[in-house]
Amino acid sequence: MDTTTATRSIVDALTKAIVEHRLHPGSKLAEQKLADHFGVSRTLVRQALFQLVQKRLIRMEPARGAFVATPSGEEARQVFAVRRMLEAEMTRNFVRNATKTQIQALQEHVAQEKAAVQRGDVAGRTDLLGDFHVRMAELMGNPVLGQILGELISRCSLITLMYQSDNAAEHSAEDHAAILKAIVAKDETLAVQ
Amino acid sequence: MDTTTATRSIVDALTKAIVEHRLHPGSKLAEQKLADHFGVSRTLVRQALFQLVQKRLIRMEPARGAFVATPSGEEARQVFAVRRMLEAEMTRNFVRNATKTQIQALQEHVAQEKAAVQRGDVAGRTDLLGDFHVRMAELMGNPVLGQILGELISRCSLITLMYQSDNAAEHSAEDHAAILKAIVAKDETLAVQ
DNA sequence: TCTGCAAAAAGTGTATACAGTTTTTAGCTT
DNA sequence: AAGCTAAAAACTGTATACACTTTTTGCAGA
Repeated sequence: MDTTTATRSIVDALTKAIVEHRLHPGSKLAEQKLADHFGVSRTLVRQALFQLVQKRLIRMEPARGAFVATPSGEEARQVFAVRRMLEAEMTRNFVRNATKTQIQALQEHVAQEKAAVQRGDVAGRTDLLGDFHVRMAELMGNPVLGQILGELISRCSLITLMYQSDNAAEHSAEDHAAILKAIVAKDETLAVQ
Repeated sequence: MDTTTATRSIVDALTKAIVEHRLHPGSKLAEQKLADHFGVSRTLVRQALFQLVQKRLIRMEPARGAFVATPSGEEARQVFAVRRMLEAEMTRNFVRNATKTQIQALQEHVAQEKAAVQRGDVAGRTDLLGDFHVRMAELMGNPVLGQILGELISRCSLITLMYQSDNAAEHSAEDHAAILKAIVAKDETLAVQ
């Protein structure tokens, strides 16, 4: 297994654990424990941890170790603001240029969201809700945007579970449906809203 | 020196070298050579390289090593599109909410840009031009946005020097001046443009 | 019982060692 | 001289070793 893949899989596993809050904000990530858990040496765990620092999902304190991030309310506000900005501007562009096929693809996505919400599939629901805008980015032929949004979203997930109850999820699904209606109607300002 | 600082300084040095194209796209980054150059072990160099991969400034090929990134034209287009989107939406918000003091701070920045361009200070000019929007983000009370923009900009720098001649720099300074005029006039659409 | 302190344990930060892979080199054949 | 092959060198990927720091533990004294 090449390095990229090895550390990558650790990064992914930890990211997932944090986003799904199996690892709580503030909890310690001991290197040897993780190494044992993943069956590798501390070297690889360390590389993974550094990448997670860059993704702002954990923080490292000198000589004290790594901890799941605990973003401040202020930072939370900012991260959400950026996400909103990016999504707003993207939606604007999408409304202008979207083809029927692309709109249809999004409609299908929303349908999946609704299904997940209705059958109480929490994990799937969270994934799908986050993916809504990522999917939109890809449909616009801009996976780079999709990836950046994805990073923002995982950061948001961590924040959400710190500051918000999760009952907002059903609303999101409705919101996405509303956005789509506005897109179909070519109503730019409404969709952005 | 704590780890964060040690690898960080390597990351910063390499980032600077790449953005200022003292390291050309495609060139190999041998770990031992870098380790010798920075006077540390390969371990730390490696950590730095992984962070640069995440910043998309280099790529790593399994068992073959690290190379300065050579983004495709398609990717370049996408990165620029994201940057434009973010800056557009930010400018929109700025126009709406900017105070006089904030506008003044930006005007000062543009003045500095002009000075750098006129005295032929290439390095300073590049820094300042990139910082224009970062500064705006900070003035809006959103350093998170500033940081994300900063990352996008360093990525753009690498791309620019691959695909563009650098004579566009003088235009940028003029553009920023024009944006500011529009902001003063509260002309949202013009500023965004 | 609580506080303070010293020894021990655990943990981080960096360097080095080693196995496996790729690249280079040198020699041999045609 | 050009091309092929095998040995050597260089390099990457991972684990381990070791110094130093922080945390925990255990115990003596108040």
